[in-house]
Parts: sequence; structure tokens; C-alpha cells
Amino acid sequence: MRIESLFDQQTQQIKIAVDCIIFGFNNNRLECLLIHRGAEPQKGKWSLIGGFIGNDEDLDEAANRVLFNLSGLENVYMEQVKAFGKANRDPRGRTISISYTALILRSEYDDDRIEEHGAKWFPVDNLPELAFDHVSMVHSAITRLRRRVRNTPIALNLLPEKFTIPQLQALYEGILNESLDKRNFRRKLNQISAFVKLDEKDMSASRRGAFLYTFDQDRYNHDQYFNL
Amino acid sequence: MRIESLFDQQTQQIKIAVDCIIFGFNNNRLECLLIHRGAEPQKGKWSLIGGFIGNDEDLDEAANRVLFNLSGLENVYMEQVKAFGKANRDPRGRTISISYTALILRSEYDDDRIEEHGAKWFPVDNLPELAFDHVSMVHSAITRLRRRVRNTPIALNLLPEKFTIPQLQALYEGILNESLDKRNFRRKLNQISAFVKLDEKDMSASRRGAFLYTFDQDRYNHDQYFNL
DNA sequence: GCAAAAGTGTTATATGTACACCCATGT
DNA sequence: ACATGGGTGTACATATAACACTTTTGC
Repeated sequence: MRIESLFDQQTQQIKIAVDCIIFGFNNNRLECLLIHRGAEPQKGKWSLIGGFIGNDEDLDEAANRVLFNLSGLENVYMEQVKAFGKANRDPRGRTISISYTALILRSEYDDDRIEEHGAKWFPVDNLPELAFDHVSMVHSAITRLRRRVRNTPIALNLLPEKFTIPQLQALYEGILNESLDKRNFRRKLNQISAFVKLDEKDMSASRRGAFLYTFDQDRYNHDQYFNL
Repeated sequence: MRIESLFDQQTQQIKIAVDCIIFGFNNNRLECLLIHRGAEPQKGKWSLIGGFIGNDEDLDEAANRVLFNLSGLENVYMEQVKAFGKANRDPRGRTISISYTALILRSEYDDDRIEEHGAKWFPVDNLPELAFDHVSMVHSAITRLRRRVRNTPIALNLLPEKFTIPQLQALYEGILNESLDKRNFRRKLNQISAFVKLDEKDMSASRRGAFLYTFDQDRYNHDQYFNL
């Protein structure tokens, strides 16, 4: 077979999909959004939010559309993880899937809309049985997320414009699933120029109040330093 | 359009390819293998080694086959970099391409076979004009290679079973395109348990001779520590 | 005896980690 | 005055970076 001739012959019969590993932060821990499979194959198992790519759609666009369709969320920061392409990975037919991952605040989701689609949140350390090769997808996405969160400001999308250090730390502890020393955390944070301390305090979580900070994207773009 | 129905309707018309960014080590520096485009579009430009995926072929298999077809090389360590999927990235038709990268010794290539395919090696810091989005592919692959080489033993595939430290260091300097301090390099190397010093010397490169080492894959598999 | 490559240690700096107490406030 | 969460500094271990001289050997 002259593979090079496929453009003419249209012999290639492979479908291409995206699967979204959507991590939601809720109750100070990570959850992952899954859909219950009501039909064969793998009926009864759970699977990732996925869909096929449209003919005129950029890959990233497709991921965002799929995410939007099933969750109503827009403007979510999504990153490609990798392509999964074992020939037999999906018994319904040959499919290559490119996994994307997003990290969001679960509270911003419309829970009704999620239920409509038969989707449900699961804590990442207690996932149900997943269909196809979705376990590997989730694992590679978690690994990536935990690495990225320490080197880039992606987690800041989950916080409001103004936030306190304890809030940020709780977020990190939840994502990383480990507790961090607050003095060390603050020291590192102070080395990141993009964090700017405001004169304001947030009084909602304690009597004393905690100073509010913002993340200055321009400063970050300049020195790119981020390490938490 | 109900994207979910594609399995039935066969409406998706997207071809899927792999592109291989093959880095060859030669004369103590990195080169990249490119093919001259003799036909439109982008006639006269150079492009990566690529090909379409077979219907029953694992993605990794496809990458290895394409590499083999165009270079004769087998058992090369290849890693997926990422998928490129802009809707208009290839003017010939909608294609999604998954990039793979390999690092090899140029001297192990059959140069005649390469020329047969109109391919040629170029130093990575002096590439010709590339077709499509191949520049981004090369850049992301170089970045990844330089990172991986420091954290994993991938570069050891380029050395014979027994090798000397100066050989290894020259290899690293070539790949990273920077010079390394030999004392620091040796210290780091000694911390990696998988490197085992032999009683033998290689006398071919100096009068004094340099001790030979091997890389013990089993030991590496155990502690996984690798940092150079 | 000299040219050429192999081999060796110390110091300074930065980063990571462990750890315990005082502060400000509302009740 | 006490309970609650916010805030602070120091000591130790580890990793990184810079730097110059001695060793071995063939010619």
C-alpha cells in the first residue's frame, strides 16, 4: 500500500475525536467530570466527555466546543495533552483521540445541564471504572496538571480577580493533594513579581482579615517566572 | 450538525498523518532530516518526513513505519510530541498531524537511501524555509528533546554499549548546544546509579585513555533517577 | 620534555524543607 | 479572655555554578 497516495484515493477510514478531561475544583479537592454510558459497548462504565472533530474546525476549537456543549462553560483554559491512537482502542471503530484538559471551578458549572447529559463529578482519587483507554487519559492529564500548576499561573483562573494567600494555598493543596507549608508557600509567592499585594483586606473568612492580592498578567508576561 | 452521529453518517473528512522530526547527531551537533518538495503546494520548500496512518496501524507503529520507509532505520526511540490541527494548516486538504521525534546517530543512516527520497540533513540552527506549520513542529520537538535529554537516558541510545564520559559529555554539549563544566558533569553522572564504571579503558581518543562505562537499564528502571 | 586529553575538590549561591510562635479581631 | 485564622524567621540540607591544576602517556 502506498500510504502517500491517500490524498487521492480516500482510503483512510479513521475517525478523529477529542476527549476532555475536565477537572473541577470543589470542596477543596479535584473532581473529574464523567459521562455514564447507557449503551453498548462498555455499557455501565463511565467515560470522558468527547466528540468528533468537525471538518472545518481547529483542533482546539473542537475541544472547546465539546466542552461547551456538555457543560455550558466557555473561555476555559484548555491544553492539549496527547494523542491516543492504538488501533483497537475503541471497539466501535478505528478512532484516534486527542485529549485536552481543563481546570475549572465546579461551582461555575450549571449542574442541571450536566445532569441532562448524564454526567457526574467524581473525586479523582476515587474514579469509577472507565471505558476504553480513558484511565490512561485521566492519569496523563493529572500528571500534567500537577506539573503545570507549579510552573504556570493556570490555577489563578479559578480565583476571583482579588484573592487572599490562604485561598490560593487551599487551591494548590487541593489540586496537588498534599499540604504545603504556609511560610514556604508565602516565600515562594513573594518571589513571583506578578503577585501584587493590595491595601484591601478580605474580612469574610476570618476576624483578622487577610490581605488581598491580584495577579498582574503583564508582569508575568515579562519575566515569566512562576514557581510554587 | 450533530457531531455525535459521525460514526453512523461517515461525514467526517479529515485525514490523519504523522510527521517525524528526526534529529541526527553529526559532527558534534544536531541536524534535522528534511525532504525537498518538488511539487506544489509549497514547491521548493522543505518539509518533515511524514505520511498517513494506516487503518489498522497503531499511531506509534505508523510513526515508526514512516521513519523506516524514509530512512531504513528501525528500533529508534520515538516519542510523540503533540497533535497539530489547525483547520487550514495544509492547503491540500484537511489534515491533522501528530508529530513524533527521534534522536539518532546520523552515521547509522544509509545516506544513499536518504538521497533517493530527496531528503537532506540540515543543522537545526540553520534550517531552510519549511512548508506548512513545520517550523512550529521542529521548535516544539527541539524544546522537548532538550528537556528530555536531561531527565531521561534517551541520549544513551546514540552511544555504544561501552562509552567514556568525555564521549557522553560531547554528545550532551552537541544536543544542548552549550558547553558543560566537566567536573560538574561528572559529579552529576556519579549520582546516577545506572552508570557503572568498568575496569576497561578506551585508548582510541587519547594517550592516557578514558575509562569505559555502561548504562545499566535495570538499575535505571529501579530508581528512575536521571539528571544531567 | 611536551602536547593532549583525562581526571580531580572547593567555595559561593540558590533553592527546598522543616519547624513554632505571635497577631488581630469579633464574640 | 478566648477562639479563629493570618502572618512571620531561622537553621539545615541539597542542588547548582564557577573555577585551575595534576595525571598519564606516546611521541
